[in-house]
Amino acid sequence: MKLSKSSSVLSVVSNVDKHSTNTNLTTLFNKYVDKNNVFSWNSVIADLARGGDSVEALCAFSSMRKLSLTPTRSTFPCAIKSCSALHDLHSGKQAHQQAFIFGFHRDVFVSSALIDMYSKCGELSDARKLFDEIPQRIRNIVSWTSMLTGYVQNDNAREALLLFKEFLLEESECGGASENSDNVIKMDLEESVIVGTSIIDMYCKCGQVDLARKAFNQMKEKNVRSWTAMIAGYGMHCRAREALDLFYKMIKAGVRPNYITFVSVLSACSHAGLVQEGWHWLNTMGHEFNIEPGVEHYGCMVDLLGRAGKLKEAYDLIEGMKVKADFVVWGSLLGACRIHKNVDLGEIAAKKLFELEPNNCGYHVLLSNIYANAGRWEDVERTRSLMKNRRLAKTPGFSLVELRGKVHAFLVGDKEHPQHEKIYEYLEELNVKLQEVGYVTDMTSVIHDVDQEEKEMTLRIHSEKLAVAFAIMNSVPGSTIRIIKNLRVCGDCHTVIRLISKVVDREIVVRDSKRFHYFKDGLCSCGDYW
DNA sequence: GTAGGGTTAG
Repeated sequence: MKLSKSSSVLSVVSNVDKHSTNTNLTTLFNKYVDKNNVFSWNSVIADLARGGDSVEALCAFSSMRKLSLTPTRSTFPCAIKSCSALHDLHSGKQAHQQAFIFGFHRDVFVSSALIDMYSKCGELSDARKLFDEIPQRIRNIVSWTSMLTGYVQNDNAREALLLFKEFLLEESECGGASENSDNVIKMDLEESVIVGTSIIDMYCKCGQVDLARKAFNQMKEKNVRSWTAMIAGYGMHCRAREALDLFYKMIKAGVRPNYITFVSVLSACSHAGLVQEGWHWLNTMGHEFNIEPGVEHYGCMVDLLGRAGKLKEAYDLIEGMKVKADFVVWGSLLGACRIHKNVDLGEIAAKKLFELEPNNCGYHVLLSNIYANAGRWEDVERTRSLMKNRRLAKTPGFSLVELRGKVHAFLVGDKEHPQHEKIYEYLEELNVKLQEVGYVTDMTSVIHDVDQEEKEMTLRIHSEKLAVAFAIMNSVPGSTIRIIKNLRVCGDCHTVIRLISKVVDREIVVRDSKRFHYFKDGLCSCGDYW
């Protein structure tokens, strides 16, 4: 029995007893023969939920209810957990209602499970309401973690950190810290692997890949996820050689790579243009490691071939795939068509993307850029009016830079920042210096058909340039500048920042939406390959 | 019986 994630399980299982052919369920029924015993049902539901058979777990829950057995408090956490796993809000609400009817909704296990369920279904305010309703004396580490994770998984890091501070405060008030006066938390081995892996990931995503490696080396116990996090970290920093070296080391150490490990390996290859290496792993992962390439692996391979300019090969790969191409696959091809200025394949990819993701404005912008680059202004206009008709707004680019513990944000063409006049003046100064070292404005990222001067103005105010100028003006000479940008850095900004690093003799690290660029002495770690 | 780490396109 396979259901799509969005379908509501509890409402479609009314005939489960007649139609269920599921072997797991049948086996479990045979194992727990007493159908009239609620504890038998609890065990069945728990076993299925723990084993990841969420649909079956909910079927069992539903069957049990139809026998008019009265659920106990332990019936609900597993049933609700299954709703979480399926992101099935409808069934989750039904389970919530029933827990309420039987008076178990105040149980801390039930409320923690409900917080998780509402969060996973994107209903954060409902989750928070439940969290706030848990009396302090019974609120435990799992309730806190469920709520924290809810914020994190819904991209609300700010709320997560605020809540974490609240947690620390409550801990110290309740004497949690006095028992651990050294603030030492005792972890078991499994917990330490989870924390270690998170630390690796955190350092990698903050641009400190060497600190990540240090943490990795210090971990006594590692598992496949720890290795994969480190491999992926090298990949996003364009250090493909180290990513692959670590991958070989991992195999040698007897750790079996999994599906995601291969995504990370192929992604590392694509950031460095290692076409041969990429083909090798795509072709051998199936028979050597028993992991058949899935849509994510093809996505990386299309990206790899596309960036390397092998657009036809990339397109042929998509056409020959056993799995259905998704938006990542077509998005990779479209991105490659922008880099290598291929209008025809770009149109094919865009057409697919408009079907798959009709509300994503990014693809319209990309296609429009491809047209602009080819001087096809009528097509540019057509694409832009299509966007307008569908009320799709271009995502505004912004950049963040941290200075003495405070984060400064810049929008495209920002005129809000208190120092914006000085910043623009300084950018003018820099521009003169850049032209002295041979810089010519790159126009390919401008989608409007306007005169030369206006084009240059449009480019000059991209948020990353503002952030870089601001950071240079306000930081100690020689210190490293770190920028975070929400979109990909454009070709012109990449060139400008590269040259700025030479002119002002600064290291500049830019993390764009997916990866890192290290600018130093007029060069970038990506070797201008991205 | 509840929670917690790694991946791909723009």
